[in-house]
Amino acid sequence: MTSPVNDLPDELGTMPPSERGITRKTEILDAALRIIGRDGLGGLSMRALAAEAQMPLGAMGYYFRGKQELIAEAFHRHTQRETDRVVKTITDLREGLPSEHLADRLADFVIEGLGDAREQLLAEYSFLVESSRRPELARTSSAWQNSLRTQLRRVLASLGSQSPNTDARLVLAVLAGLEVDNLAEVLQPSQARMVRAVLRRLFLALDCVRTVSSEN
Amino acid sequence: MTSPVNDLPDELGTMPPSERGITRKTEILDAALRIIGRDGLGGLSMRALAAEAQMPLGAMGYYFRGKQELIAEAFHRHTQRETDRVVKTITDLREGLPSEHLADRLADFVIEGLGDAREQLLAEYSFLVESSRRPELARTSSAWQNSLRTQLRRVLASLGSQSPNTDARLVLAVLAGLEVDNLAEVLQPSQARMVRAVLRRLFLALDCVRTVSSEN
DNA sequence: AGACAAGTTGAACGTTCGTCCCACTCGGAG
DNA sequence: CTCCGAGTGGGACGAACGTTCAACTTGTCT
Repeated sequence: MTSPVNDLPDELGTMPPSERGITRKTEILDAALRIIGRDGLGGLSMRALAAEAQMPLGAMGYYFRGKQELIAEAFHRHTQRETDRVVKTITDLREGLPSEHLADRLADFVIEGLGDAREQLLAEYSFLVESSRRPELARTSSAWQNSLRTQLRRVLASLGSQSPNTDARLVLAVLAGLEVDNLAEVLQPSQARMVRAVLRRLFLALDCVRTVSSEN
Repeated sequence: MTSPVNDLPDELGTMPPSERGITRKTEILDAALRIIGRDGLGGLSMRALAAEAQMPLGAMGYYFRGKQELIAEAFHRHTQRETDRVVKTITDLREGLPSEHLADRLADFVIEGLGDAREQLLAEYSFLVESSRRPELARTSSAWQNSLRTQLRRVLASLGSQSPNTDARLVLAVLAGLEVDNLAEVLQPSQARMVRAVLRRLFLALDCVRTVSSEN
């Protein structure tokens, strides 16, 4: 009856849950993310989840109080994994680099999301739409976006941006918009080139503003 | 209010539907759009739809072959209504206008979508996510985006853009991204100001590129 | 008036859903 | 050894689901 494990950032002071319990719980969450990415939130049923995780149906009720809690925790886990990926990408290009390189790296990021990591991206937007109707998901969503913006603001500031906050929001909007506009259909090479062209165009324009206004 | 002609290919060789039949059908579709905007696609059930449209459950089965067909037609109707709204907005600012005005008009468009027309926007993104898994919806979705891009390309070309196609994609990406990034929470005045600032920043940068390169 | 098809309706079908429950396993502490 | 509670698993519950259907009403033409 009692909850078997606590939240993932577990306090070590109390009695730790068994290692197998945590493992099984995260396996369920990963299975949920696979289902949501493949079939959407509408395709996520407790039975389909049990089958995907190769566990009996009763285990779902044991590890999660209900479907809502499961979805919230799955979203939380998704943002954790994505944050790791973004941080790694950002730190790779931390030092002073031409903005063209940054544009191409961001294009790679979008293209990867629309290609190999397409299911994760679909899960992300499924969560996002759901967030607009459920405050607890909205908190996870805005925390995730704040994290992205903070990371990007630093990079843009080091590039010489005079309004790194606005620019970060602008760049993030372009990234999200490129994802959204290519979400419906599988990514063709021509559209991948277009993604690159749009981001190069954006950073060319931003560079231009910076250069001209610094001459004044 | 009611579309004069049924846009679907009339495969019924027997009889054209009566006027009342068309009216009721569109009433069902509008009720479906209200439900999807309020509760998402997951909240759309045949019974909830019948209640929202104030019709008996059997009528749903009479006017639509199944739930999938109903969703597809609702999406189609949504894009029709939105196309009308966009065309009207675009034609309002048809003639040569400062790009700052265009930025503010587009900001108004986004802010309106995130405010008063929030439910329609939520329905739109619900459809968009679903489009990634169902080809027939994807066709409607890409047709809608092509329409938007064509409209915007003309405006940007008249503003002196040298790459109106890329610029149109860039601007559309920013618009979609601003919507997505503010979808999770209700729009605060500070965020409305930020939307305006981001779009002004974008058009300032695009203007800058145009001006500088035309001096060469 | 009669007839026939389109339109309309409430009920019922079988399925699937989320949730709950209880018997069962099993390793470590008394 | 026994005991105990966390972990495990299968089944059953009521509710809600999409869909189907036969009976009924309405309007129109002969």
